[in-house]
Amino acid sequence: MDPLNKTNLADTAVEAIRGEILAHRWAVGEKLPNEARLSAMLSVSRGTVREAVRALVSQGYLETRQGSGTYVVSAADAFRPLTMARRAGLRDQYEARLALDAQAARLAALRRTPETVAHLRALLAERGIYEGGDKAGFIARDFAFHQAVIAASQNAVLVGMYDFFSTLIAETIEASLSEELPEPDDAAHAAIVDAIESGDPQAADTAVRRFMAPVLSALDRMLLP
Amino acid sequence: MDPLNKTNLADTAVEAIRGEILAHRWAVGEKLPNEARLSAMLSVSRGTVREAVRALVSQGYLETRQGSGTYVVSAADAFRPLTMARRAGLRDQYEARLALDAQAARLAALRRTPETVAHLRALLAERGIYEGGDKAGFIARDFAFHQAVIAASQNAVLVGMYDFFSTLIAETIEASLSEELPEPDDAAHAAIVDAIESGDPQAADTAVRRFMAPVLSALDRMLLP
DNA sequence: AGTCATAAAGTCATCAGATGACTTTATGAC
DNA sequence: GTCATAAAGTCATCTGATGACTTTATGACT
Repeated sequence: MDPLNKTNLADTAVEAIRGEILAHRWAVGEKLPNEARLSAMLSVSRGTVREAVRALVSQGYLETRQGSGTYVVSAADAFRPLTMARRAGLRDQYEARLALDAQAARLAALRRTPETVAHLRALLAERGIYEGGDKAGFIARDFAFHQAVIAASQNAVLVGMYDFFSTLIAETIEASLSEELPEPDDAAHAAIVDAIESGDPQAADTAVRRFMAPVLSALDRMLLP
Repeated sequence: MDPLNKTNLADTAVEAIRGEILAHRWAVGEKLPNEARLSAMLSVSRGTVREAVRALVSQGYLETRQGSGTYVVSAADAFRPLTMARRAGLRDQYEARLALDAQAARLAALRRTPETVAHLRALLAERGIYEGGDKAGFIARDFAFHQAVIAASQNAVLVGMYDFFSTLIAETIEASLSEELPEPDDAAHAAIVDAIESGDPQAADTAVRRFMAPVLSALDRMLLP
């Protein structure tokens, strides 16, 4: 569980400044008070103000121009969805990834070529069946296959987001329930390729959902005791 | 266009540290060198190191524990999907949003309550039909409806990402073709609510895809001359 | 030997002051 | 009125110091 946020001054300052921006008391394009003034307003040192400003710059709210000042550039945080995703539960993360996965399979079916299908089959053969031994290697080969399915969608956004969620989910699993979610078998993998080859987006979507269903219900059982 | 990044030390430090993390030279869970050591390694002052660390904390890569040290909490690259999404074409953005939309509708159907359904119907009635006049207001009401559908999925990740893509798509449209994509009518909207109310995830998914299909094919016509 | 309170060391959090680099504005000569 | 130059304002960075918190080592006591 999340321990309550231990206040530290810089974060408090971040929240204070962000609040002003979101409340439109400092409008987009406007210049913030200078560091010394902010430091006085917030009753913290200049160094702390700089840390807070740096965080807000990295989140896309502010921009600093040396010699000129600090300006509001946006009232919408680009990182917010992804930070939310990080903090979210495993279940939510899986559901989001499933959305990307299913859509990618649909597009892959629509945009398939004999070459990509052959490539997928090759990767699947290479992946083989796990019989103990080099687990890391097997996971890597399995991941390569799934990545190839996403790549076959020819959609850059899906590719990028899928990578992000894959990493995130792997980390979450490692951190919490270190073990055993069901691993779909070879047939389930092959079904996806078959559906893509058939060119039927609905079938591809269904194959992916069937593929993931056991994992999701296993998650349900673990999360709802 | 983006002017090239003027180097400033703190950002350079951010990139250096982020690089180590993404290359897994500092693994997840591992402790970073202390501030003094990092400062020496990067040849910058401790204050600058702190600014860099603060930025990476706010991006979800690091976590600092007073008295203990600074730890890597995630190696998932949040930058890549964001920049890819920004640079991607409108078509890719729409496809990604559709994936989220359809999945959210599925979950909304599974997790519906009489209250949420009633709320959706109320929003839809409020939205009304556009007959000229207050366009901004109509768009806002339309957006509120779609957001409510996503919210009904009770999935924080989908909610966050949907917002992100909505904003992104709005910006892209504004920037490139400021012109007219078809706007689905009231019946198409109502079909989504009906499907959610029925509790059938497949039907909800289909309703959303039917809803978006005209937009996507219009895009196709615009993009493939 | 084992346990536990306490001291010591390590580390982040924050502050204060100072200098450099860059931008904006004011000045004044032409 | 224009334009080079000086002055003021502001962020960028460094240095050094103190406090707060965590982890580890110490040593007395049972």
